[in-house]
Amino acid sequence: MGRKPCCKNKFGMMKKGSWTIEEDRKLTGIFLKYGQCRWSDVPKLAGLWRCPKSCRLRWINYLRPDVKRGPLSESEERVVISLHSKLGNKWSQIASHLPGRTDNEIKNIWNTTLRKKLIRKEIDYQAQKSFSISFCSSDKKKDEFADHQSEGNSQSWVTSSVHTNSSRSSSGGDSGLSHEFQMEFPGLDFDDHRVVNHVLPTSKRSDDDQEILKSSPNQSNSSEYDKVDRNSPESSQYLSNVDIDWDSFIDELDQLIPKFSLI
DNA sequence: AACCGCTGCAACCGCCAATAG
DNA sequence: CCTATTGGCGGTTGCAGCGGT
Repeated sequence: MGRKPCCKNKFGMMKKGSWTIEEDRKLTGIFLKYGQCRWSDVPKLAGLWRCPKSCRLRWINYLRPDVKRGPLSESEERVVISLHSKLGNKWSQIASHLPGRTDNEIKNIWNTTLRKKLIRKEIDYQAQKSFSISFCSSDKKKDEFADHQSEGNSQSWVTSSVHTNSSRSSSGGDSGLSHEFQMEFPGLDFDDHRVVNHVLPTSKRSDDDQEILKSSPNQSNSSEYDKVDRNSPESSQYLSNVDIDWDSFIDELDQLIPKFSLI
């Protein structure tokens, strides 16, 4: 489509474009008759003027009996997002975790629906981040913190806040954040080392963060985040404090400031 | 009704690794 | 070991359908 053809036979061009019902029937017939065979033989056996790659793609992405069609379920979306964060654009590997889904389908869904959803969430997050920073300086925050403290979840709330402000890949290091939070929350010990060592995963540390760790020789150089066995039940609470759940966080802030509305 | 822009998706392309000869 | 072939993967394109004006 719009590019030079990749396949020719001795008579000239192979057929391109959308597959017809008749072509689908011929291709399916080959698999019913012979089972899996060499893709290079398929067009000839099926009597199709298509290149082997085209046949393979049509079979894998559309005709294969176990192909699941339709939109992704919520759980499937979560799996895709989670795996993409770990694997990147390894669509075939991601698809292998979703029975009936193809790499092409996952790729399409990611490039259309999911990426937009995440961009929207990022916008939400940036708005939240700006709000959070200005919020730090208000007296009202101290009151809200006191409420959280009395409910016994102040550490979690502050850790979330620190992590929010520490997710700064685009804005560079800011070792003043711990100071800012310590000033705001005098009841908690949040020096730079603790912020870096206990909150930031190793992969998110900047050079400045590494220097902070070096300056505290008695401390391990690996993050508590990285030490957690994520499969253990005990880890879920810890990780929930570190891997911020945006929906919960936004809900939390919505409760704090009812007038604050998200984009 | 006609046009236009947007979206979703099927299909193509080039590249690369594995395998065969 | 070298070369050709094959299969698989990820990026990209173009079309069809839909909604808004």
